[in-house]
Amino acid sequence: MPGFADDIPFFDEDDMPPRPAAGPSGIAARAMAARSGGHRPPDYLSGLNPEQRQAVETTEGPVLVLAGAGTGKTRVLTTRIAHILATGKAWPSQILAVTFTNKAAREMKQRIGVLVGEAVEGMPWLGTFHSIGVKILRRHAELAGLRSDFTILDTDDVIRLIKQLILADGLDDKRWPARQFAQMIDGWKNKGLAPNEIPEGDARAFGNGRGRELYRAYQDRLTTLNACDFGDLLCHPIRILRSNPDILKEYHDRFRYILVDEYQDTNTAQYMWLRLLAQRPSRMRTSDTPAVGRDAEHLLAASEDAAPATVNICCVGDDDQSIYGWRGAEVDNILRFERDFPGATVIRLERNYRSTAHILGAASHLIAHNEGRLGKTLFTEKPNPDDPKVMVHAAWDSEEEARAVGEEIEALQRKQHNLNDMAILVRASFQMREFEDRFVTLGLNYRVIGGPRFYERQEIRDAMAYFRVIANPGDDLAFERIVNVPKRGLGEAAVRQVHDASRALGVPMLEAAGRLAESDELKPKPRAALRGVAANFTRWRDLLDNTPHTELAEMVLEESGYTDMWKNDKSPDAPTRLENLKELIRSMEDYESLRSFLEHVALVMDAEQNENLDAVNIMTLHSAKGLEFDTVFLPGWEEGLFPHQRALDEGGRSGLEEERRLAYVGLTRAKKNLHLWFTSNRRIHGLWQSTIPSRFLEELPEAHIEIAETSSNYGGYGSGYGSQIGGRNPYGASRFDSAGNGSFNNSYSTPGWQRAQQNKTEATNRNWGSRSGHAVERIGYGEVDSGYGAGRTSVKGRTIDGELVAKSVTTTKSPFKVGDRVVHQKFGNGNISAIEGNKLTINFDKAGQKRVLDGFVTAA
DNA sequence: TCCCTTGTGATTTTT
DNA sequence: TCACAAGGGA
Repeated sequence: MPGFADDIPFFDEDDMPPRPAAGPSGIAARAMAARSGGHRPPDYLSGLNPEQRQAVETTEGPVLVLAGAGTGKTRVLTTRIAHILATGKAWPSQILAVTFTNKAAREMKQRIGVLVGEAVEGMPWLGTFHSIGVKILRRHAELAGLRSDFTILDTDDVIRLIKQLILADGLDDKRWPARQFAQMIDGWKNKGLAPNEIPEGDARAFGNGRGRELYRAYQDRLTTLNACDFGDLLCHPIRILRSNPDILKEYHDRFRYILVDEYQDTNTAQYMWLRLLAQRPSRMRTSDTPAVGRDAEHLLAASEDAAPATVNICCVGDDDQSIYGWRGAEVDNILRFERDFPGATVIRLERNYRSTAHILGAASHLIAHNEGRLGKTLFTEKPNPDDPKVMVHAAWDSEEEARAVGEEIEALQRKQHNLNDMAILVRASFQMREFEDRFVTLGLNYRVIGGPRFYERQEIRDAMAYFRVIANPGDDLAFERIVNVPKRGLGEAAVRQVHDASRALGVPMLEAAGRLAESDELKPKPRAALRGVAANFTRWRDLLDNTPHTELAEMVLEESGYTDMWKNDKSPDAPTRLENLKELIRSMEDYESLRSFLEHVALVMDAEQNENLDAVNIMTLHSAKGLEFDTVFLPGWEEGLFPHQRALDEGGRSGLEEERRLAYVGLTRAKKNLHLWFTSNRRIHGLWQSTIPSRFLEELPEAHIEIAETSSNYGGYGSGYGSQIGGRNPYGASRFDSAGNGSFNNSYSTPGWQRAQQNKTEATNRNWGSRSGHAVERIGYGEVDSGYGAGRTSVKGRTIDGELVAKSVTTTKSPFKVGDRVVHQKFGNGNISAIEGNKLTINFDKAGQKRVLDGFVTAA
């Protein structure tokens, strides 16, 4: 089989002396000219502020760039790379640039491309930790007991595999859930721990003390399957580099410059990986470094007494934006950079180009409550006295919160603001629902970012499993997944027999299936089915090398009966699934072969997003990191939700600090307008609970915030908030309870409140039917769903003098009649119980009674 | 093999 | 409260 390793140029160009890598833009040439000829700095440096420029030009030695939110972090990274290339310090292939997400890698690549042109194509080592890990591992797979064509398992495969092991061990898989153990393994791998290195306590905590054995069995099984999980993509390379000094040296020679993005998010394994590559070999005692693991202290010890040679490593990050501690990130890595790399240059970027002075003031003041930070103060050079302050709003409950935010959004929309420039950032995804419901009612376009992703959908995984078996007949997990999908009458018993035969014969399940089908061990029916499956795969495999892979893929889905399965499926989402399968085939066109496509999917789980639609963005605070919006709404600032109770219970003080950093991330996403919300009541797990405002609200500086006049019918602050504060706030009195400073208590009579009431009435009148369709987009699903139901067109409301002209509500005759059975994409099937113009009241079988516009439903 | 009942647990999520 | 998974019964 043609190995992947062959595709990776490693010592390309090495015989030639480095020369400036000039792209078509000729930037390098101009840079050189500028250098020799005179005093003018090259173009790409102009427009950088002094600190940014220092970060770009300090190419030698270890550099830590502490880049606060909105200070031009990505710009520094990309310009730095352009600078290294333009000055001829290194070949594109000699720069290692790592990011966490594919999105970040893509963006970086694109922005470097703008600066240096095609030279960016020569940067094979620009990518995520995992994609670079794969690249290294494919080259040296045999040193990890794998072949270079190993498969990368996704979480789903891993859980199924672990479940088999747990059952094989005679354990109860309900008492010891596979999912939980998968997370434990992931945690250990994040720390770079092999089975023999995990703490005794951890080992005993699972499966009646069988944790270590199970972990070991899991690793053995992966080796047998010639497979890896995500953690292995880091751990195997670490082990290989550790135990093979000659290989490590190759990489040392290769990587002249190392750049790391979001350094505060690195976990221990990533840290070890970086340290290995960054440490020069001169005095590193590879031989007595222990096998991967225990913890990073071993590496530190090795490096501290060895006085590491100068390394051109540049880490960029912001300790205040470290929000992934719960999945293994170690803020400590960034906090101790100077200790790790003595003589490091530390550059602070504090000049913020994003937000107003009020927003920055609020964010800085909040984050200052954290201890153990490196300390940065963001500032802006252009404070504008007219900028609005950060608004703090109260609502009675989440429904009112959603309604009020919706009104604010519509008000902004009337002022010609784009929905794309607005975002609602929530702490937990259950909060999204209320907003979605409200926006569906309003007919307001929105998109949800995050959530289940395209490649994680059932139909996509099934299809991929077929492709995987074709590319790699030894992929038993994939084979098991689809052997009876669509249903072929191969039940549990038959699959077990195949499994046993596979073990007994020492061959993959597919081959075992083929042989079983020729024997008399099975009943005629399953035997015929198995024979069919085996014959199909043999045939498809023969076509692999001389059929275009998209054609083959289509053929496979047809001939296996998979597409028919969905065509015959009557559930409402079956058409979407077929659509997704088509999309899958389409996306395969961008790849050369089935194998390169599979590799891509294993590493890049997200799909491209569609930004053409003007829609409000809804996402979690976590997924908002790195983004910015003109207007940001932060709902749910209540104790227990934000900071989240579980973070407090499990993380104690550091948990609280991480929550505070999350709040800081949220605040600093806003460029111009920032609205914080809290409610007095919230339903949690179905129970109404009265809540108290988040302590974070009290940590905001008064100078930069304004308490919004309530627009509530229910008396938000007055009855709910104010009254609770008196006795029950365990965190001490809030400055919000005194009646003095912009208090909530007398806001009912203010002009603002009256105005708000006025607006509210207007808004309510306008809501129904102002737009006849609206679009909902789920990014990551790879699909754009314009409107629930029939109308695939989105009719925008027309605006005259800032007022939306409602499309007539009552004069439109609905095509439905009472009693009709209809389908709604979100709510499912239901019967119409009342019709008023084009508004339908429908009793949904599952979702209960809802009022929806007729455009959103189709006859069942 | 499918459908309905029952039980459980319910932050954040990339690769 | 609600969503999803798993087990039992037809």
